[in-house]
Amino acid sequence: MASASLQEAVSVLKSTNVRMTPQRHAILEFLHSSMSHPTADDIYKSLEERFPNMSVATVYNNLRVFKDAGIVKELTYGDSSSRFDCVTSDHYHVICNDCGKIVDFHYPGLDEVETLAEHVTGFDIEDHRMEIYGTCPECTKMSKQ
Amino acid sequence: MASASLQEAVSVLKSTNVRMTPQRHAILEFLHSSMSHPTADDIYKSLEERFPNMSVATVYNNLRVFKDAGIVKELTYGDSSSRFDCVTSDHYHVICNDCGKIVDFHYPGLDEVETLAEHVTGFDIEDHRMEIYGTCPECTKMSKQ
DNA sequence: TCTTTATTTGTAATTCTTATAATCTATTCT
DNA sequence: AGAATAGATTATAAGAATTACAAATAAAGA
Ligand SMILES: [Mn+2]
Ligand SMILES: [Mn+2]
Ligand SMILES: [Zn+2]
Ligand SMILES: [Zn+2]
Repeated sequence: MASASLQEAVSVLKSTNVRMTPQRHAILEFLHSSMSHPTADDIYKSLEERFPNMSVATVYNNLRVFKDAGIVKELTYGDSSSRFDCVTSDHYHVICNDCGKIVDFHYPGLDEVETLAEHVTGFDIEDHRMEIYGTCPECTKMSKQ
Repeated sequence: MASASLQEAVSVLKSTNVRMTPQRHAILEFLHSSMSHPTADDIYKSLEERFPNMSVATVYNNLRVFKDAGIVKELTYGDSSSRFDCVTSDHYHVICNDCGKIVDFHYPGLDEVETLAEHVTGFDIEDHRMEIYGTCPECTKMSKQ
């Protein structure tokens, strides 16, 4: 459940000297309740009713704190703003070219790719990233109408 | 050779109604002579002696023209500025976490990943991107000293 | 050469993100 | 509990990358 891993995230933070504030907890909560890999601005907007005075800097600050603590991953896609994922176990993402939707995709790691890259380039390979792009079922349905 | 594909690129542009200007040719030339996947600013700086009055907007404008014509690919890595690749045939990139160097890496397409993603998510998959990260031989040598 | 229209240039605007300093508050110490 | 400490929040300015815009320029064809 999301609430279980939220509790885990809170205790990870408490184990370092990170204080628990209402804003911080709300950001964590939103991340764990959302499956949509939100942007900093998504988070900011979703909390502006509960925290009318919250600064967008607070969102960014906390996302960095979470990243440093290893409880959140940042997904960077270049052209637009970063997205944040509270699922830190290894997985890939399938992204819709039309609406931008991001869906988790589990696949065994591409070890042989890393091994070959190491042999061919002489690099000491540490990891890789992969995203798969296409059109989601909803957008396909739309375009057929 | 680079000059052969440069000629190709020029004729692709001429086949649409894209005019050949000195600035445009110089940007193309630099892209084809460089193996380093330069940023817009790299290109701009490399040409400021030959074209002291060139605007950085011209570099961006032309990179977009090249992209639209299919003779240049944009590589987006999120945190920093885009890089541009005049090798448009399919290949992957190995990137050094220390110095940022980008090296081409040829590998057969990951068709089975795309197929599985299609089955699992219901997306109509079009393509994917992958980058492999590690430490380049030079940086490894440095750190051992 | 003349005309048309794409292109360049200089600058302002935009977007995303970070830096800064003052204020506030969670936690600790007495 | 009350005060001290140090971390957190806020508001705002600054930064970097990129794009928009309009005026000036120049490529290509007639
Ligand atoms: Mn995910
Ligand atoms: Mn390349
Ligand atoms: Zn979609
Ligand atoms: Zn390196």
